[in-house]
Amino acid sequence: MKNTPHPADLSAQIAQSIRDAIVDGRLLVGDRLPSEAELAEQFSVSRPTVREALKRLAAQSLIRTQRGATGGAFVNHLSYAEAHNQQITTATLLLSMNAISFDVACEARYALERACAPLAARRRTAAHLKILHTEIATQSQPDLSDEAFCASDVTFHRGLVDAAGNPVLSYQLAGAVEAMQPLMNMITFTARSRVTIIALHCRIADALEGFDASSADSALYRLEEYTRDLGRDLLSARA
Amino acid sequence: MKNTPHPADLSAQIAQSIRDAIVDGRLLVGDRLPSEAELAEQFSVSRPTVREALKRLAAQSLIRTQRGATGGAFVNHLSYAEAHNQQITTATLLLSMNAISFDVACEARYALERACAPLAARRRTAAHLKILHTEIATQSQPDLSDEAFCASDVTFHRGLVDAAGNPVLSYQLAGAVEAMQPLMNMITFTARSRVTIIALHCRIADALEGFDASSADSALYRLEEYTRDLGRDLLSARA
DNA sequence: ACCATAGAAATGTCAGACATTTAAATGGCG
DNA sequence: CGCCATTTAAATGTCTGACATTTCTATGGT
Repeated sequence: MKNTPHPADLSAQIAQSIRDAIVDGRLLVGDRLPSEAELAEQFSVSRPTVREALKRLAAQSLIRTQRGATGGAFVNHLSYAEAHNQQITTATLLLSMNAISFDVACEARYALERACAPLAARRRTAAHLKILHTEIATQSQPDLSDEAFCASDVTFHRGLVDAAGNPVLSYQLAGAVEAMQPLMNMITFTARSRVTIIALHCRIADALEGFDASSADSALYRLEEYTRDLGRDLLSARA
Repeated sequence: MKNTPHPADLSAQIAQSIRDAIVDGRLLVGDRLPSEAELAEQFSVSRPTVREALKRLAAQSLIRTQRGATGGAFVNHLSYAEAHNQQITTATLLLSMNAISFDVACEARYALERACAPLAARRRTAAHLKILHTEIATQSQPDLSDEAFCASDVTFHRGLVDAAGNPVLSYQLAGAVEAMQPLMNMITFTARSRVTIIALHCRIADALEGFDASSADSALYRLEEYTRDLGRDLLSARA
């Protein structure tokens, strides 16, 4: 796919070589890599070069290192939490660097959320409902800052996603929702708009409580419309 | 969120410090970072330590480096393609390392795909339809290997996602779909199952051609059911 | 005015040393 | 014999200094 007219750095080559070994299973989770000195000899490079390669892999959570006698670099078990963090970092930067319009981001976010609404309506537990109601209560506090309101909003929607009971979906979506928070934070939430949003959150929570997928979907649709209206107002107010 | 009982490596701290500067806008796309020697002095560490930090950031595509007189480390413009690649790497490893059941992965994938089907039905262009029909033709070749069939399947579904005309959605979903390919590759596609899948692909393409969102959705639902049946057969055949 | 060449600045790489952490081997003592 | 403190070894973490390589810039000659 990508030519290497100027062959990449040695550390990048070595990192790729080890990455390949992990991806196609020659190195399994928990396996210990050779020591830095051994790797340096194997690849015929110096130890600092090997270290740079290892740091690259560590940055992707592919390996973890331990110091001490039985230490070394180990193939990491990539947890949902770690994958999730990487997803957020990448998605946040992608959004902030590519002049994504509020509309496009909003559309993507709610399309994804509506995708898991039917599952959530089927599988939600009492614990999930409790989270939603707690956040609704938080959002109803009149002296809440805009940032705190947004943060609670993220938690609410993450609760909705988690209610779908599919960790793969949660990982994908929570990243998308959280990455949008900086964009959402630009909005000033008036008292009136908060009331509208909270009312829709209530409709969503009620729909889930009643296992009513279509009602949850329509509430999400209304919330999407309303959020995009707020974004439009923000833009026109600036002009 | 995460305690640091043993403070992290210096290189990790420095990487985080620079990452923060990029994320909250103190460093903008295209900006040049100070030279390695200057960074070393600023952070009171040695050059190799700074270099390890920079390699971490490079591994996340946050920066790119150039050699030569006007060279240095520059804040990278994170393109969709780069973000997409990272997404695939992470998602693939996550799926391979966490014993994700075929059912869960399948459910997530089709939930996401169905999320963009309505958008695709509204916005698909002739170019999108052409991609879908091309892949259907490829899949109809009787002497196609299972791997090639899967690859064409991925391209087909990616075309479907792209037809939604939302780059954020494309980035999120294409990663999820491609990450599932290794799981799909375990399936042996009999001639009969191929016929069924291709028929459903045709229904999807026709639905998009006719701007018929609900028909596309039901076809996707059937395809999900069928795919999960194939996965179940695979498991039972092993027992 | 143009081209070749030398210089400067930056990253890329290497070698060797020392510091620190950690677990295991060792030894003494009850 | 068994338990605890100590030593030892192996590994990563960090530093210093040097040299190689790449690439732009400025200088100089024709």
